[in-house]
Amino acid sequence: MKQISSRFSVAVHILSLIAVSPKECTGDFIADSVNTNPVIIRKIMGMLKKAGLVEVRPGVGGASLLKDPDQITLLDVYRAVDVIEDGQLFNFHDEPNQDCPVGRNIESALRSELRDAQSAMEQRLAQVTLDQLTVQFH
Amino acid sequence: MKQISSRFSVAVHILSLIAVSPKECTGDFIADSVNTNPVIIRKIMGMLKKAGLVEVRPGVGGASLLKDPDQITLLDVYRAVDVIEDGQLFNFHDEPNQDCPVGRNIESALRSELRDAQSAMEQRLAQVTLDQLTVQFH
DNA sequence: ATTGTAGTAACTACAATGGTTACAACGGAG
DNA sequence: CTCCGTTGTAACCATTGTAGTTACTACAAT
Repeated sequence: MKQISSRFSVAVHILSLIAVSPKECTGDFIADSVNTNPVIIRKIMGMLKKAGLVEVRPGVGGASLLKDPDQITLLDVYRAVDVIEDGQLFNFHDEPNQDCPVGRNIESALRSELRDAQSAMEQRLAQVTLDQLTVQFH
Repeated sequence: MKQISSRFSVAVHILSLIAVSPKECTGDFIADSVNTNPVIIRKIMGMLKKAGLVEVRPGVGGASLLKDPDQITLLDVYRAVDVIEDGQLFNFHDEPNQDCPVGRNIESALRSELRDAQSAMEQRLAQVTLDQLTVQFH
């Protein structure tokens, strides 16, 4: 059983921290809150930066959001840390035997169902914004 | 990026084969259609057997379904090959810092959203039955 | 008894993950 | 201009899940 990488939950954690305490958000400060290594944070911050979600200040340190927290969805974060590429949540055994009626037809039939299932999950993520999470942090 | 194991798609392939050509379904025949090693098939068949989906005849060989194809959903198969355990599609970074307001609260807030997203995907799988797939195999 | 099959154990190769150390590049503050 | 804390990377490493393979035992019908 292999799960979706914790990069995703860490990325949400990072963005939440920046939203809540924008002043003190150096890599080390964030790493302390997430409870991991600062390099992990920097790598994920790099992905968030590349996705246009945050701005990082090299040298002096610190980061800020490039979008309002109510404009950042969990799906945006999920895509930013490319925990899953495009439509590929489900792995499919490759090259089933084309001489067999099942082998020949199962791929397209099953893939389309799996795509729909993945899409249902992602659309659920799209409905949650960062500020819907952060308002819960008292 | 790590995908859900192809055990799942192979399991669906196996069950489809049994539904379509129940006579000739030895491990080697199935392995040829799936295009993999017979041992892989036997392992997955063992999981399907344990889940009460199929019956396997040791010695003589062959297998048959224990439920009607319209009573077997993709979710049943997904659970049978325990590609994901219970509510754990998403991995969560463990032990965020409890001294930080974000670290203290993010886990429960985010986990509940992720559980809902996973559930949306699984409920989509529950809507597809084996015979809805096999009717597409001409 | 022979034969073909299922059931397993043990092993390999590979890839993704999470983490670590080390170091260069950067930008203010003194 | 120099120092210092920070960001940005590269290079590793250990662990884990996956997929496959070989080899062997157990089984059931002929």
